[in-house]
Amino acid sequence: MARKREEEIFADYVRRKNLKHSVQRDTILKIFLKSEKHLTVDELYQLAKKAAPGIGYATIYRTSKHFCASGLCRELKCEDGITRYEHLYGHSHHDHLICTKCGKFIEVVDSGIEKLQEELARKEGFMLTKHKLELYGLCKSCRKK
Amino acid sequence: MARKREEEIFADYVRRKNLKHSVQRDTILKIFLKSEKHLTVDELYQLAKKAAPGIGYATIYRTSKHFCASGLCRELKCEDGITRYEHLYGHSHHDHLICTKCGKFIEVVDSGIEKLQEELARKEGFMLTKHKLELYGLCKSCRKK
DNA sequence: CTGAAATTGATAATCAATATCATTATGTAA
DNA sequence: TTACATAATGATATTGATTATCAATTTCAG
Repeated sequence: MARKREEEIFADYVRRKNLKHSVQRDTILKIFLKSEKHLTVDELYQLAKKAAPGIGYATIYRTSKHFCASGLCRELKCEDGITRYEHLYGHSHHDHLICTKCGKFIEVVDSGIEKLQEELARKEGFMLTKHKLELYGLCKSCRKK
Repeated sequence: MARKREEEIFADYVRRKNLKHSVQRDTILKIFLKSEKHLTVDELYQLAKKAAPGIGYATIYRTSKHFCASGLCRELKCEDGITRYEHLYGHSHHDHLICTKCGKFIEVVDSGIEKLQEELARKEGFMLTKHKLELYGLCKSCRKK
């Protein structure tokens, strides 16, 4: 299954970089893989602390950076200024619908939008490397309340 | 001309909020209006210091907040984590093409993209309040170098 | 088993942004 | 014009997120 594959990706990265294996990293990786949410550093920390009480905040930061470097995840900096990590493996490019009330993230794709973006860039002579599209609003359940 | 209009908008705001007039604010406003760039707080500060040597960093922050509250400008939080302020008066909604090399900001609009965003949101039951689209890449002159 | 090197956790440092506070500037009412 | 209530300023402290430092611990190849 996918989780296995992701563990391999990270193991490869550790090997490639001549890093060493560690219990804490395993713990954090398991937690990260189990959650399909866009976790904040603090959420990761709170979860990790349950599994490994002595774990330090700095380890979460360091490990998240490694996850990103290995291609497993990506930092997401949103309007609220809080960094979140989102899964990359098995997730093709997508944008986000973000509920400003409950904080829910929905991943969306629209090939039409992608195409128009490319055109826009071409018109200005830009060579696009990446883009960021965030749609803020109220989600289905929050707008009813 | 437009600058005059913007000064009026801010004066109205000051009156409405029962604030007081101040020399420093005038200075910062003039600098902000003169520049069509997306200034960072630090850039604003450096420019203001030339015109009013004793000016404090905190005053720049406070004043920028007032500009935003008055509707003159808007905070822009980008990937690099640095906040920039952009003009709002006379600038209808737009997105940004951002050069990752020289830092240039180009304002763009595409009604097609806007429409597709609305559709996307509707499909998910979202009520959109705002969105953010940033296209990162190399601008025409930077890609030649 | 041993030692070189990576990892950890605690803590200090950094950086942007905000809050505090004594002093100064502003504007209105007398 | 003066007096006074209050807003604004500048210096500085504080916060909150993130990164750097460092001694102690863990990992792993030989």
